Amino acid sequence: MNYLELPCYTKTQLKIIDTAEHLFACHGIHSTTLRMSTSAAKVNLAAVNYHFGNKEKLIQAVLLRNLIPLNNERQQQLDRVLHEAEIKCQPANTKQILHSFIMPTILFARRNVACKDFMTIVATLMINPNNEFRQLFNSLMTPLLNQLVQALSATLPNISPSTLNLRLQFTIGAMIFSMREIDIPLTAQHLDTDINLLITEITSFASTGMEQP
Amino acid sequence: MNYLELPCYTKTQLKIIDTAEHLFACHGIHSTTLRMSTSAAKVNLAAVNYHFGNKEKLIQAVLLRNLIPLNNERQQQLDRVLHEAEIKCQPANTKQILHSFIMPTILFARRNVACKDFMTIVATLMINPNNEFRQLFNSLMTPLLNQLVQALSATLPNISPSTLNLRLQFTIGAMIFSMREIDIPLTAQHLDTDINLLITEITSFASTGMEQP
DNA sequence: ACACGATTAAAACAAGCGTTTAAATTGCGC
DNA sequence: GCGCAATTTAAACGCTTGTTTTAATCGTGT
Repeated sequence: MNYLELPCYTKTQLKIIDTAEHLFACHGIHSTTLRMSTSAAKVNLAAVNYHFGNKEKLIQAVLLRNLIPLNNERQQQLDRVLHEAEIKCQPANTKQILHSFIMPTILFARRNVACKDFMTIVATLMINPNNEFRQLFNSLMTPLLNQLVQALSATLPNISPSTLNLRLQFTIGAMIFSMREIDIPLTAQHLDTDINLLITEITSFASTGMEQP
Repeated sequence: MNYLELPCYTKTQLKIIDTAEHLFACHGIHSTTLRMSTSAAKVNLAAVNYHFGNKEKLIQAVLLRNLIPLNNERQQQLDRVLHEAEIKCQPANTKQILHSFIMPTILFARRNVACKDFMTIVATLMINPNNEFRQLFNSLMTPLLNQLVQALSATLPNISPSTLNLRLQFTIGAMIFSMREIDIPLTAQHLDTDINLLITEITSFASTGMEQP
């Protein structure tokens, strides 16, 4: 249903995307120039415009290549949780629902350097207001987020949807913030926190916060 | 002790700072050009270099003008909470400690448009890795954050400082994320959430998450 | 081996950037 | 009202940006 597909890229295109992704994460999207990307990828400057059209479409390619598989995985996990609950004829519990979103995200962020870089890019895009990729981003995220609120609402009928929505934003903020690859005071030490521990910590933190009266 | 002072700016300098602050929030720091700032402020292009030296020092001026009063207020609130606890000869409770940080932050973010803009800038700076103002930012935040972890550690001795540190990061992430002025799916509605309700929600959300075993 | 579309390469383009310069204007002490 | 420092102005500086152009090279089917 919501499972989207990816275009098939040539070797040169992949070299450019891979390199640009890393530079976007390190220096920010707007501070990364085409000359930086193409020279680091060891391709000609004009290759970006030839293969992608322009810089903006290159950025879109980076976003889509990662976000589509990640969201497919999130969707799959949520579907599984909701399906298992349906079999048992009772709503899924809060922790399971949040886990279906948090777990694939953290696993993705820790998969390899490229994925970690991508999550850094996502974090900056989610925070940055008025960025030109918000529409694309929203179109990919909205369906899943709506399902999450709906599922939480079924599990916690005493809490208003708007409150659940607010607390889901807290949850996403906590998760996003915990994945930064930067040296904010006190942050450095948890960058190599055990991945399963991190997933458990965020899920528990968010669940208890979500369920409070 | 940690209370810092601000320089005294002329009218022209204030016009530039005010305008730049707004544009930084709307379009990002690096996408805001000096020509945008000076023309919007109705001053000459060279005014920035004349009054501030260069663009980077203008950005620093924007940061310091807001961050120093905000952090002074946070410090004052934390001092008050710790002082009251000391009188009662018992550690402050989790909610009080977190409230001392969250409350001034949210109040500041809702004070007026300029403050709201500034919090948007802070959010992008906190998320963005490798930004050139991290050192300045860290030097202003580290003392306060260390005190917060220390206070939480006294209140929750059964939870390791590294775990408390991790959960404090979750808390800051949730708070930062809830202040964005953007149209993330599902976010729009809580931008005009009652301010006291928002403070209560974040504090409760973070406290229950912080105290879990 | 040839031809022809796909790709790469080098160079140039206009536009915009932060910054500097030097002249014009302002404002205030005397 | 004069003189001088502070400020504002307009213009230009050198440099980088994304993009385009034109030519060279590659790769494959015949």
